[in-house]
Amino acid sequence: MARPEKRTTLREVAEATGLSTAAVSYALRGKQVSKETEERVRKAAADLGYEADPIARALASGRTSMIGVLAGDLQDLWQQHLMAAIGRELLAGDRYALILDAGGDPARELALAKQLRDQRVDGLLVSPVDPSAEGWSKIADTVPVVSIGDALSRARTAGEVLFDNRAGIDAVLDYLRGLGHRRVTVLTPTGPSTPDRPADVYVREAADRLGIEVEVLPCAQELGEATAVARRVLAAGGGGAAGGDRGAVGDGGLAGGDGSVAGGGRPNAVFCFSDSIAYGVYAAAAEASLTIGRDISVVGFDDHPVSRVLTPPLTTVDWGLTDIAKEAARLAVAAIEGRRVRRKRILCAPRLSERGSALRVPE
Amino acid sequence: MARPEKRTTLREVAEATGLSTAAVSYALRGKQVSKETEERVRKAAADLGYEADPIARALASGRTSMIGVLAGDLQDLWQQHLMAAIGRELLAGDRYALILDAGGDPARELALAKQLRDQRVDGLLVSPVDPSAEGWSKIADTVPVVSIGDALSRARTAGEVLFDNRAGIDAVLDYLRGLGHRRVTVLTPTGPSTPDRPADVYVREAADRLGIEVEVLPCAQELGEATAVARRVLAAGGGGAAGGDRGAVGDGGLAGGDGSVAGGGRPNAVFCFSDSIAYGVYAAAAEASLTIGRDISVVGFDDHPVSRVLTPPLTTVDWGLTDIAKEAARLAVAAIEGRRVRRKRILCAPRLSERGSALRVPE
DNA sequence: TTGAAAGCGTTACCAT
DNA sequence: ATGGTAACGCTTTCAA
Repeated sequence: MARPEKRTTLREVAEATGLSTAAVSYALRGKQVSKETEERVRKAAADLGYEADPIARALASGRTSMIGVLAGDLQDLWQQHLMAAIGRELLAGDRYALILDAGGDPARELALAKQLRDQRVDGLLVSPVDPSAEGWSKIADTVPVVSIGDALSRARTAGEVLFDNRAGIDAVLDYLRGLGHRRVTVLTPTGPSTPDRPADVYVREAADRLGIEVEVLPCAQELGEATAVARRVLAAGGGGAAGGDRGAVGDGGLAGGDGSVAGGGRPNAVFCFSDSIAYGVYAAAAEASLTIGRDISVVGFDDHPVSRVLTPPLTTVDWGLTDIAKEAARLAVAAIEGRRVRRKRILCAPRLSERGSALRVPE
Repeated sequence: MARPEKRTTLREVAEATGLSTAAVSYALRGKQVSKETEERVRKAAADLGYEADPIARALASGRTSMIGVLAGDLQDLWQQHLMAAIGRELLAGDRYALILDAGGDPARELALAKQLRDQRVDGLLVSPVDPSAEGWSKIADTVPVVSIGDALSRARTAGEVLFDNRAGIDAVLDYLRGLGHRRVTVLTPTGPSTPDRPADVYVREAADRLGIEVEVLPCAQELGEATAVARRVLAAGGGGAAGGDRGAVGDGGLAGGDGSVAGGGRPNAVFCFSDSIAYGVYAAAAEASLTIGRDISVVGFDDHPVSRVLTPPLTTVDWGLTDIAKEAARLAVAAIEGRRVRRKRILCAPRLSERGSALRVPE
């Protein structure tokens, strides 16, 4: 193993054909050479098994054919799915996705973005944890950036595939209100270091407007952690929610009732800002012998495929993942190639998939 | 945007310090320089905002600090999860994961592996679709390869994190047999181009030995497609399975009964070679109003986190994903750094997580 | 259309 | 310990 067996180089092809390296370089890229020599060169290259060295090419040209893809938090199953889709999309266009995970940490996110730029990625696709961070500006000035989800408010991006979070949140709160809910617990992936995510801010506004009382609690995406948070929320019972003091762990007790919410009051409604978090609620509910869609209402966000396999299927907000991946890739590639595009800002409309995890509050 | 604003180079730092580029290069890497100048250089570099250009470094040193990670099929949620975990693991060691998806196609898999090698990845982590392919040999001779899952039978790999599929399959078949099942439908992600995957071969052997009749059917990982296949399997009803003729689409009908298997005979048992596929069975069962764990038995493979959130939770085989990611990364890094390791072959033992999706056959 | 040569920014070898 | 200087393999002016 590890016998690097010298690759054939451009020079060797040049010698074999009696041309200069420049001519060969052009020929192989089909530029300013006669059809005739192009053929000849191509054949020689094939015979010698020549393939351009991407690194040398990158150093000389400044381009790598790699696109950095920075996920805010890959613990989120939906983001995993999105990254996979983006990777496929880019690969179809002969580009590589260099996928990195910020793990929900805004500082790390910016650091990784810089590292990607240093790796000379041709472009950067980012699903930001902290879209309003100052640092994006400098990065977006150095490399074409396409943001997915929220807009990078401080940066001049090359494109945006935005989710209409306001409309999505409105739709969900409206829906819950229509079912009779007046108190809703919101579980958001936002960490303590990023208190002002657009969705978090907006959900309070919307709730106020609709006369709904919300309690917004932070929650990790990873199933175990999400379950732990959900456990506390459910244990708090009734229409309210767990204490806002995130340090406190609650009493660890579960809702005592079997088939009815502890306290016997109005059913709890939990609005999760990602389906992954909602799965934690399903897990915690099962532990507490609460039936989702009867004893408690749950609504997700983003619509991961498995959400429809749960019992009951999870009511959630769908943005159309496939199109998102396609559009994001398209925008990035267009920017890289210096092409002008009609719309650099795509706004995805929410589709509320009503599936049975939320119940009507009995009179 | 795209004003590359010249990065500071090594030469500039050299000029600023009055040293040679060589000295600076060494100093920054803490090699053969006096503590004193190292300090001085570091300071100057910091002041100038110098950071080494990874591309230039790669060209000169032959190393990129990137590790190629080739997934057999990223439609599989478990593989998505694994790739995310590996990415985190590598990043923790200051290496990048260049994640690519073969989409279940063996030819594509080899092509991508070659491309990754050409990209000068320092090492290659692969979860192979076709572990017995000839092509691995040449690749493994050029770059350190660590395979995950099945061993690359024709290649000299730098390490292996293998799943004891035989033991896993034995465990499941034993278990199903203990529940009284004598006919089992096996859904495998294997495509027509890779007919002889180790697991597919072995499951027949094991079934013969145990006196179980198996029917092995190919099935895509993507939920929609998996559901379609499962639909046909369930429609076939009884203890048997869908016709072996993969071209035929069946009649598209669903099991007619409500709460009992069509034909009224012994419950069907479906053994899925990935949890993703099992989710398709859940979906199809719901459509047909069949209750999993009562009307039909389902067992998965690989244990994705959401499997325990389903109703009923999916009985499946766990290999310990976190450790797999850790070990694979460790082996790859060790090989790259030329370190010797005690065990280059890790064998993961299966743990059958019995969770209620399989039922005892009534007498 | 083709060739010569100057980079691209490091690393690593060989002197000193 | 430090400096000089070839590589590394390609792209890209600039001339011919």
